Amino acid sequence: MKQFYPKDGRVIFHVDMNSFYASVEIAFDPSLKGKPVAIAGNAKERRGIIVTSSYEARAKGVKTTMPIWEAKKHCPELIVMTPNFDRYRKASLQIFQLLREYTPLVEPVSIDEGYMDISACYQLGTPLFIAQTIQTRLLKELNLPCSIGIAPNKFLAKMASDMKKPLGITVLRKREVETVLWPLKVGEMHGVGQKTAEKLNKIGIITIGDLARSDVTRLKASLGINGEKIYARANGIDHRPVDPDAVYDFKSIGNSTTLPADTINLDKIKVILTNLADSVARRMAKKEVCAETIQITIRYFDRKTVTRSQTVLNPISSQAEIYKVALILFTKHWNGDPVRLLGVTAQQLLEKKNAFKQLDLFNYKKDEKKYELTKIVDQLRDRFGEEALLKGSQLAANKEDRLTDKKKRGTSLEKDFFYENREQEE
DNA sequence: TCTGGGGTCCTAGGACCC
DNA sequence: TCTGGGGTCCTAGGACCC
Repeated sequence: MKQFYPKDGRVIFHVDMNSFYASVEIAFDPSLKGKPVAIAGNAKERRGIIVTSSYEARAKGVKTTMPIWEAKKHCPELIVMTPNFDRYRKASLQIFQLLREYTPLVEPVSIDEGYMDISACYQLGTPLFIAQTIQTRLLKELNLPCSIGIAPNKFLAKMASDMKKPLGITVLRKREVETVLWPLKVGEMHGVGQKTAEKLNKIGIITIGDLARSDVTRLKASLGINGEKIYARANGIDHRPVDPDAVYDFKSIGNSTTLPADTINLDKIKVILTNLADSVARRMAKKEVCAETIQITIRYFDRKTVTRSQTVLNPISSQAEIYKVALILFTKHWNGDPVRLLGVTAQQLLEKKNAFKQLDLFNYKKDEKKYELTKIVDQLRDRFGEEALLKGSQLAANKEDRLTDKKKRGTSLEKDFFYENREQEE
C-alpha cells in the first residue's frame, strides 16, 4: 500500500457531515427519511431562521439563514424542528470516536467536521479505501452521511470535501489544482467571504486562478496578512498541521440571546444578563477555567451591534462575579435604545489551577508588589463597595499588567522560537 | 413578517515601557 | 526642551466560518 502514499508529503482527510443537524434528527426518527426537514429556532421568539435543512428541502429552495416564513413559501410541506443540541453533541462524539480508530491525528474543527492526517496509515490500505470504509461505517453504524476530501493539505482537503455532496469522496492532488480549483470563483475559496471577494473583484481578480497568478505584494497591501494566506492557498500551499490538541485551547466562552421582543426595561435586561452569566459560568466550571476579561454584546433594535469589555484584576469564574461585571458594562455603555440581543463572553481564559501565579524566587518581587496592590484593593472595596471598585479596576488592571509585562514578553519569545523552528521544518 | 448563536483571527489606535 | 523606535497590552470592530 505504501506506493499510494507520497514519500515526502502528507495525506489529509477532511470529513464533513452532510446537513448534520437534519441528518441526526432523521437518524433519530427514521420516519422523516426522504422528507424535507429543516432545523430552525423558535419563530415565535424571533429566532426563526433555518440553521440546516435536508437535501429534499434544499432541492425546493430552502437555504441556511432563511427566515422560516420564506422557507415555507418555497416548500409548504417543510417539516420544521427546533434544535436538540445535546443530541447533536452526542452524535458528534460518536463520529470523532470512530475517526480516532484510524489515527490519533484527528482535529475536530466544529461539531460536524474535522481533519485527519493519515500519512502514516498505509498498513490500513489506500487513502481511498480508508475513506470509503469510514464513510460506509458512519452511514451504517450511525445513520449519518458525510463527504470526505482527500488531499496533501488541509485547505485542499476542505475544498475537495465540498465538491461532492452528499456522500461524496473527492481526491484533489496538487497537480490538479490548476484544472480543478483555478476555474472556480474566488468567493468559493474557504477563507474568502463576501467582502474579500468584492475587494478582489474590484482589482480584476475573479477566479481562484486569477488570485494564484496575481501580485502578492499588491494583495498584501490591500488585505494584510490574509492576502499572503489566500495567495498561497490559491496555489495549493498550506502547511498547517493537523493538531488533535487544538480543541483544548479554546480562547473564549460566550452565550448570547435574541430577546422575544425589543426592550428598554432594565429589570428584564438584568434577568437576561443573570441567565447569560449563569450559563457562561457553568460552561467555565465544566472546563475548569476562569476569566480575566468579560465582554458584553448589545444589539439594538436596528441591528447595530456594539461590544464592550473589561479586564479585571483577579481572574473570576462565578456567576455572581461575571454578572456584576456584565451589568456594570451594560449600564456604563447602554445608549438607552431598545435592545434586541444581549451576550456575555468570558475571554483571556486561564486554567483554574494556574490562576494563582507561583510564588517562586523569580516572581517574588512581582508578587510582593501584587500583594500590596491586592491589599489596597481590599481597602478600597471596604470604603467604596464592589461596584465602584470594578469601575476603577481598569486602572488597577493596567498597573498589574506592568508588573507582569516581563513574564508575558518571555512567553512571547518562546512562541517566536517555536514558529521559527516550524518554519525551518517546512 | 427578515436576518441565530457559537466561535476564531486580524487590525488599529492609545497607553505605557525601555 | 524636544526627540525616536521597538514592543506589549487593552479595547473595539470587522471578516469569516459552521
